Amino acid sequence: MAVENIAKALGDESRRKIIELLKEGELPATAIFDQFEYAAPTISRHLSVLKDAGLVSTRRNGVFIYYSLEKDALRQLDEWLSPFLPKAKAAPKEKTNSAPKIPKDNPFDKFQSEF
Amino acid sequence: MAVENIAKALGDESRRKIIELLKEGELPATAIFDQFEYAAPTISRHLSVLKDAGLVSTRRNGVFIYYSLEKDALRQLDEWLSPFLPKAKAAPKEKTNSAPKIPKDNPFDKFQSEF
DNA sequence: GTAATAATTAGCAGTATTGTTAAATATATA
DNA sequence: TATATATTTAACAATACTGCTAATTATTAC
Repeated sequence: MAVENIAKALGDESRRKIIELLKEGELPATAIFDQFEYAAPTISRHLSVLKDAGLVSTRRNGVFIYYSLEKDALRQLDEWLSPFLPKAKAAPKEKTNSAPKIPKDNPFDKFQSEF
Repeated sequence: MAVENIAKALGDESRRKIIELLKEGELPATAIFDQFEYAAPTISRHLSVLKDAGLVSTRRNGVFIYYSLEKDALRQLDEWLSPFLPKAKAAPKEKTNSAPKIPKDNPFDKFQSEF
């Protein structure tokens, strides 16, 4: 699934809470419903958004439908993020005032101000 | 800023593209506008969403307003993700009210099916 | 002062999202 | 078959989002 859909799905508090509930393992929809004040159909639709984004999968066991986390989707988002993040968190941000570095052939060079 | 706002801000293709444009360094708004087919005010509002989410910051230099990436915001999202991902290079961030720790006498245990 | 450029804000329309309740579907069991 | 439970789908209202154009603000140069 696209990173966009994954990020968008995570941009809702209820859906992030669902993801956290599923961290320890699969749960039937009912158990998830019970953790919210919202009506069941509301959460059901949140679950379907998560499923469409590839963040959860389902299996039926009798009358229950178990939801579980698809960590690969979270990993995809993490992989989109990682190129932006310095290797280790070893170097704490040092409030740099230095000019941002731009590659030599950067088409935006002309915009780099001189201070 | 909240992880929710960060995720929500990244859940839009134009905004993710802006983030990628800023990866190499700061850019004035005009340079960003030029990379899109959308009208400048549209992109301007996207920039303000990113700024509200803490993903970018600005500085004025003359008539230009330079936007730059705030990697700390991306790192916050990354830290929310890390505990879900196996090879956790996770920060030992143990911030209390984040993920609902499910205790050993897990109230959901009864939902764990036997296969 | 006026003019030019950079950027944001205001107001509006179309669409998407999120919540609701009621109805429908699927399964298990008496 | 009928009934009960689990879950989703349908239909709807309220709100949020995204795009546009036009107007406004900020800065620089003349």
